[in-house]
Amino acid sequence: MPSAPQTARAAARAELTRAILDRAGEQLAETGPAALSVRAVARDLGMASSAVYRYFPSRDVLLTALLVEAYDDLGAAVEAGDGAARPRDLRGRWRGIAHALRTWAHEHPHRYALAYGSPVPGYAAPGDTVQPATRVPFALLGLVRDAQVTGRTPVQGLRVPAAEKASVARVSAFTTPALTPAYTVRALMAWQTLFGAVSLELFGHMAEAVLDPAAHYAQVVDQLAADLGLS
Amino acid sequence: MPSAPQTARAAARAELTRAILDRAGEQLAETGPAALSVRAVARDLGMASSAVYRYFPSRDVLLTALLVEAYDDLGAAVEAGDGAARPRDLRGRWRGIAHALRTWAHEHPHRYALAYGSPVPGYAAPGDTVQPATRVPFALLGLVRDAQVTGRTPVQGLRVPAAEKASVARVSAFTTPALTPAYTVRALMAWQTLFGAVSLELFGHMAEAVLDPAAHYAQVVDQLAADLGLS
DNA sequence: TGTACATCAGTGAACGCGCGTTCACTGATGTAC
DNA sequence: TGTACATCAGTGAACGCGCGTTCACTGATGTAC
Repeated sequence: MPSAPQTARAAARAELTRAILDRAGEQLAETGPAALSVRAVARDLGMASSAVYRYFPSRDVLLTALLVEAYDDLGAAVEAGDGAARPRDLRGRWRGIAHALRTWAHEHPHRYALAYGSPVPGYAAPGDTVQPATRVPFALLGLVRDAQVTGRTPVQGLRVPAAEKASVARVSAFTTPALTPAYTVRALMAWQTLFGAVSLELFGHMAEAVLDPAAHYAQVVDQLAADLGLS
Repeated sequence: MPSAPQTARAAARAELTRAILDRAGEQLAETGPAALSVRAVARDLGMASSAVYRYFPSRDVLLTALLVEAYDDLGAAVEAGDGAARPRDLRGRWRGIAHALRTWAHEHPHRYALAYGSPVPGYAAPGDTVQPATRVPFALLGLVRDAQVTGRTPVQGLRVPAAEKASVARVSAFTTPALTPAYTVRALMAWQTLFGAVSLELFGHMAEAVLDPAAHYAQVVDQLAADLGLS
């Protein structure tokens, strides 16, 4: 707790702000972001709907707060998964990251859908959401950089044409030292595969096909580790 | 045209059914599936909202029709992409499938979001949607089977433990002859990577990072072809 | 070919509901002297 | 320590809006004889 609220009023404000966010988060699970309702949140908290406007000036601001919180929460979980293995145990860190992502998504399916599902119509995420959204990709890039630094290489990396090198240059340059194009492409692919696997499972496209999604995900994660040259 | 409508009434009915579906599809693009409104569709077509109920008995049935149409439309596009290359040109067929998916998604972002984005809250897709939804995975599995039959193998395939073999057995057995576990896992991964790549791009998570999404996607597709042993 | 009847398409009013946001207000909490 | 004033939280009514669905109805289209 970096700064305790000085006054009773400030404490009450902090508490009610939390309660509104929590209740809105539950609403999300029941109705989806498009139907998130200020009035319903107020009703559930036993207050006048107009009172919520003392805390969030509009429905969109409330949605933004939920979105930022979701990105930060997932980012923290993934970073914790990364940090749970010894720094040199690259495959352990990769598994920690990948499984933290799936676990978090299953624990908070509505928050996951808010962040990574269809965009909410009529809502444009403001700049505040960009930074928290980068935590997951950054964890991944940090790991791949460590792999590269310790002399590993991606498996069976295709030649990367100049156009694609330029296209992903910004990603390559995010780490120090910069990633090779081949590693950048493999890292982006791994990122896409993880989110594809989690989204397809969570949104119900794998139920008919894969009987044990956890076992399957674990296999995918390990194969990706191999493709990234981590194992 | 397998069966021309016999009567003027039947012709009019077919025409208006189409008009409702088309207008509802445009609505989807403007407001998202959660806010799809029977009244708005009727208004745009210049008819009483109650008249729509002569064609679709409820909003959910209308949504289902849109969903089935989306799956079928995408399925047809992907099958066409598959068929555009010579049957033995496995990499060409793979590229055809993969790029048809991305192209279709970009041409119909709202239909893609309806099918592969967040589930619509309060709406459960009925059984009618299952069959059309299988067309894309089936095209992919058919291609991988052809690869296996002609003696190819996936690159750097990890050993597949018994639990995972059982988990994906239903997928493996979809083709004749059945796919090896290693090929089944690689096929599922390729499927997840494609949908992850398309979703992340379409839902705005790559804009900050990748400058030329088409070039990047092409590289991912080719790397997946290599991983599948197609090139 | 003509008539009687059945079917269907489309209307417009109504039911009952929920929404985001504003506004003037009351009463409690905090602050400066 | 006490008082005067400013700030803030919360209320309840209101505005203006849109929604899905039902129902009794009119008039056109189709069908059986």
